Amino acid sequence: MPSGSPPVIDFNAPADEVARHLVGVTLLVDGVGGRIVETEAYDWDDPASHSFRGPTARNASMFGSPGRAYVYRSYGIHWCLNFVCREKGHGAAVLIRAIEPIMGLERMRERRGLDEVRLLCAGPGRIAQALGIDVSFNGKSLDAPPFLLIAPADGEPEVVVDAGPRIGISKAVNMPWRFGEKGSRFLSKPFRRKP
DNA sequence: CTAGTGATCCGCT
DNA sequence: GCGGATCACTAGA
Repeated sequence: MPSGSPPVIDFNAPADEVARHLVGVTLLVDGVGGRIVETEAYDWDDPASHSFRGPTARNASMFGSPGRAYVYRSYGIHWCLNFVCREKGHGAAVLIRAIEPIMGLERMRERRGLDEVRLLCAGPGRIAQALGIDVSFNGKSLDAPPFLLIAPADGEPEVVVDAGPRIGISKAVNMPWRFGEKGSRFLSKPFRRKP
């Protein structure tokens, strides 16, 4: 292996591939966070993606370099964190939907005003609140502080990933671009049994 | 467990 | 004006 640590994940890949590989990766923001257990892919030719109709002021970072954050306001109330992927010009990203809280539990509890660990990061808006994410993080590189991504440790059992339809959208509702760790109790919503 | 509802802002048509 | 990549809460099965 060359000097330095290998990249945790290659963001220069199709969004659904990145989304699948992110499950099991640890995300920390200023040392607070845990294992990503649920993601959704929004690809460049995807009618449900914010990037579908081309670049605008809001989605500009989706058209920037891969490996950066795209943060947007949802329903006028919440912030949602995405990881930009693929090459410039296309506009694709992965929405981080749920995290298994591991580091900085007390900090997350304070921010969320809630004790129950299961609900600290079970949903994109909840994650942003628990990790202190807001629009000022938009466009920041995921390779540098305050962000830290950590690949699953060698020898750790491989994560079994479920896939299913995405949540809360009205276009391309049947595309199975939601991914999650099978059986995790920290998901924003369970995956249905047998299709 | 699922289903329904109001809150609350801003980007886009 | 409209309608969200949501959440907290309530009611009911």
